[in-house]
Amino acid sequence: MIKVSTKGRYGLRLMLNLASHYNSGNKAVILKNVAQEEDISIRYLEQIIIPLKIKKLVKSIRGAGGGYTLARKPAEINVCEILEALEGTCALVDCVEDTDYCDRLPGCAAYEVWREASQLLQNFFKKVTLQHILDLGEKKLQKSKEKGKTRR
Amino acid sequence: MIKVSTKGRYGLRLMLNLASHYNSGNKAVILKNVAQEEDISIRYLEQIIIPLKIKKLVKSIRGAGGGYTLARKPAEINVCEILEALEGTCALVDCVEDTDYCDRLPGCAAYEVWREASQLLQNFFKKVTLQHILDLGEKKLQKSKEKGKTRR
DNA sequence: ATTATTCCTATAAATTTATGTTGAAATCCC
DNA sequence: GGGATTTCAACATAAATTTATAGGAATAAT
Repeated sequence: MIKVSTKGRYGLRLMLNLASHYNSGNKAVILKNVAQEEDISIRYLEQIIIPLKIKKLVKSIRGAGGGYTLARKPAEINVCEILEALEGTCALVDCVEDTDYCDRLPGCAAYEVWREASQLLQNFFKKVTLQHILDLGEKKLQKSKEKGKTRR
Repeated sequence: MIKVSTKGRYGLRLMLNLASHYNSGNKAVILKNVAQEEDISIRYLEQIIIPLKIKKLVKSIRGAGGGYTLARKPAEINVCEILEALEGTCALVDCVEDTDYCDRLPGCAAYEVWREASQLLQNFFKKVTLQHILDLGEKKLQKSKEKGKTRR
């Protein structure tokens, strides 16, 4: 419960992969390579990228030599946008975004908990951009090199 | 994505229902009534309550005149425990709790994001007890009475 | 005995996850 | 220019998981 769906997880990794190429020339990245690098089925990636394209987070170039690129700089795309594109909202329950979703809402005590938690998460995800995550990954890689092969 | 499952949502409401009766004598509550009050299938509630019983969050009394009660005071049961009982963990991705879940972890930048977000959520849910939510609900009810029927 | 309740197991329905098949657009190469 | 190749695009189907319903057995009270 309260698990990020595969679409969310794969979608973020897809975006991170595009982001890592963005800084080195922004040449179009083909899904075949992303699929190999991230070990995700290319067919599934093709489906996942559709909403990202619709929400204008990525641009596509068809045909040979084509592929996908980020539509904006990695520093200008945050995780919340990505999750929203992939699911419509990044709230923990539907009634937080759509107050007509359930008519028990006025007397629902549980709602308050989900709303606060959703707010907390959303604020966090809005602050984190793809660039932030790239930097984090860089640092992580450095650290693991220092420590050598042993990993706690 | 990142939606609370029905088990989590129904499970919390079930526990809140038991909690609201706990303070008025802690008489056993029968699932049939919970089902009616919360408008959830009794058959489904029967399944949902099993892990809550296993984790010793509720006690059951079989036979006529039986039912369920909270095993502890509402102030001593927090939301995190409930969610963990219902799913095993209250992390956003499996790799946060089980580092062997995925062998990409060492180089995975996305992991850091999910880990931080999970921590944030977990801390929040640990702080919120059933009693807190009951109090919140009480306050909400008062407010809605003051305002009359109109609801923003 | 009868009734009310939890408990256990099976199965059906819906949704999410993943694969397969074919078509369309752009480039490459002859 | 035109066929071959590469890539995205669209649609269909299969597999797995979650959500929900169903039937009856076990237990205890009346």
